[in-house]
Amino acid sequence: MTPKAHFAEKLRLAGLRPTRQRVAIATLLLDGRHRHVTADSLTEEITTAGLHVSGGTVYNTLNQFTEAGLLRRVMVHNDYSLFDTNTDHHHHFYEAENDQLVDIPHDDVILAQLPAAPDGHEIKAVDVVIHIQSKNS
Amino acid sequence: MTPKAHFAEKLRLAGLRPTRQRVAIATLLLDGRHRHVTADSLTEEITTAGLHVSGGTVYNTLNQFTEAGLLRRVMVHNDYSLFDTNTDHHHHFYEAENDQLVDIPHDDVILAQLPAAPDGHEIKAVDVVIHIQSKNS
DNA sequence: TATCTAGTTTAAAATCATTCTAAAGAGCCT
DNA sequence: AGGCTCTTTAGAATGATTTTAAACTAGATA
Repeated sequence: MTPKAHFAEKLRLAGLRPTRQRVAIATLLLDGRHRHVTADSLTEEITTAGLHVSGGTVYNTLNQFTEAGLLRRVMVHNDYSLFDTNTDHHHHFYEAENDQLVDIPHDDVILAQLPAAPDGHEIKAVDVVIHIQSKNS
Repeated sequence: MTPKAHFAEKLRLAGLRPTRQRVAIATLLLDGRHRHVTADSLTEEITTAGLHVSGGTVYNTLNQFTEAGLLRRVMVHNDYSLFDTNTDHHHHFYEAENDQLVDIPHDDVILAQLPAAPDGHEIKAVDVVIHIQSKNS
């Protein structure tokens, strides 16, 4: 199976019509590498690859991929959105000084006790963000 | 001590000149009640109290109070900023459907193990956000 | 393969929270 | 009171993201 067909299939399974743009973005983002992208950094990457996808579509695609569970949105600030290509359950270090986000392996954080969800609700996800700063500051 | 003098003193201790606007906002927010506000909801509150503080000042004050440790910024989405009047260490439930944020008492979450901070860094804070959703959805 | 239609993409305009600006105002020290 | 600095103000500017309406395309059908 060609890579293109592979990603097209992946998109179809996610309920997304495999358009040229979505396949291009999937090829760049869903290759198994774990990283964090913004709409902006992704656009740059697309350009570097010699392609072009309009800004609106980059945003739409990022949102659709997230909705479909192919990406994970990470909340560390509200200047702009960060998307994590690692959808496995894991947590993050966040260094505000450099706006730097680093993955923490899942097993490095142990939540020994969680509260029960409020009545009529259930827990969907637990996000842990550990804010760090350089020692000499 | 009048309430006004009380908050003026509190601001002075925080290194903030107790202006009419800052005292007004402190009176509304720093009365010990625990709640979450946005620049918008705070402006509404100020208006309801029969006062007026310009938009820019509301934002500046919220940032200054946060900087001074009188408020805590909570990151749950990037549509707008949320400020928590509870600066004690505690975590949150977040229900995306209704953009609803609920405090979790500190002791209800037990982190049995945390990773070491990367070299040259130290842990400043640990934020846990438990995403919840209604069961019948 | 030609055709159709719903779903997509596009560039540009619109939105909206937040920040910036330059001028007017207010603490506070002497 | 005088004066210096910090604040506030209204409005303009910024910038990420969403919306728009028109042009396009994937995929189903004939």
